[in-house]
Amino acid sequence: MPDIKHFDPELALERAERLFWQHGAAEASIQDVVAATGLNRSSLYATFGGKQQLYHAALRRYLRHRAQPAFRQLADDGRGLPAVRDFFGGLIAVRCSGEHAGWGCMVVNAHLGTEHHDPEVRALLDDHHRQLRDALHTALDVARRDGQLSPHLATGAAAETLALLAYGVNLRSRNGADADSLLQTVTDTLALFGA
Amino acid sequence: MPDIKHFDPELALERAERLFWQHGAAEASIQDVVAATGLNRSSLYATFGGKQQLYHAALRRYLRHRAQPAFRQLADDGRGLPAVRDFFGGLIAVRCSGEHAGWGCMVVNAHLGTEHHDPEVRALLDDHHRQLRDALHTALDVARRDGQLSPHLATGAAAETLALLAYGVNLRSRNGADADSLLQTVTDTLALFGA
DNA sequence: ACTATCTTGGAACAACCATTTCAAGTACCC
DNA sequence: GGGTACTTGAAATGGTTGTTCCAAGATAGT
Repeated sequence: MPDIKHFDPELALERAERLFWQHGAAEASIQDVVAATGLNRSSLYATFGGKQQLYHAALRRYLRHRAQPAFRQLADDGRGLPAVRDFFGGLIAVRCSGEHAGWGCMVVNAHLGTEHHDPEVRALLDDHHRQLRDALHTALDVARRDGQLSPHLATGAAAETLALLAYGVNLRSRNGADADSLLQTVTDTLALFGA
Repeated sequence: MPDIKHFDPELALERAERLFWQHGAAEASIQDVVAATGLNRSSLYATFGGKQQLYHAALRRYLRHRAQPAFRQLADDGRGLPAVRDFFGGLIAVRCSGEHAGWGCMVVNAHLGTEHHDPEVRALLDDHHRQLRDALHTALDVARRDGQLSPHLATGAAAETLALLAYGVNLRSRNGADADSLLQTVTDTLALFGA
């Protein structure tokens, strides 16, 4: 009996995700979301419930569609150190060139601003950190098994270091840091791990 | 002939600095500045010119009073690796405990949000990055001279790595990261540099 | 004491914010 | 085809934003 939606909620969510990714939750107004998605205020509120909940949904979508696939590929790659290097290579490429250049990482961006005060967002950030660190840890354990690592290197500690390094890369890329320089720093760091 | 100011501009600037440091430029309103400084809107605008210019002044004050003294101490410390370790120890202590716990670094915070779009702010962030990296480089060169470093380690590359690591520390500390864990990560990283 | 020149308090401003409301429109089931 | 349950458009709400304006107050030189 009811009318059906005149738009695709998933497509609208993707548009909102990109908007919040690029501009942050605080700077992107509902008016901007309306303009970006093309749908009406009423439809927005009826479908997503409000700005905060829409941001939550967008952040979850980013984690599911952007971050986690990269983590999974890193963890499933069987090559060890080259897998880690390629992970950072892909990260830096996305951050410094192409459609999303200068946008940074939506999760890293969420560490500041209004979104940061929300307990649910903080939990998502902690989740993200754990997943990133664990994927790096897995890849480093593969490298250890294949004898690619210095004997004295602790893979857990090295994974934590690389995770923090990734935050630094994401942060500086937003200020226009040079891609070659960032990748060189990562390469130099990984060279320290080698046998 | 004129009247004189009924307040101390430098004290007011310090209050504004702390407000912007903790909450960011976008989230702290002029009303908040008025409340924090105790002085009137008119006096604020007459003295500092507007919100953007006030934020500029506050950020410059942060660099001059907070960041640069730490950089100078690091560069002037003659102990090499222990100096680097103590630099990070002090950083983590400020970020995770005491009056400014959870505030992060004002410069790192400025990498996100409205302030980031301002060319003058971006230039300050690049300046800050260069100063941090150079101070680390200087300390590492001291370590190299004293034979504390592995022969194959390039001090320039290692300084860049540590700078990015510091950004990661500042970022994660805002989300409540554990001080001991952060310091352990730094210590483990520095251990890789050792001879 | 008078005046010129600044500071100060507080109201007023227009623009924007997220959200709500409601009438009008629309598609499905019976 | 009628009725019902939903969607949609657009206006309106109450609050906050940064900034401006102006009268009232205060100080230093004459």
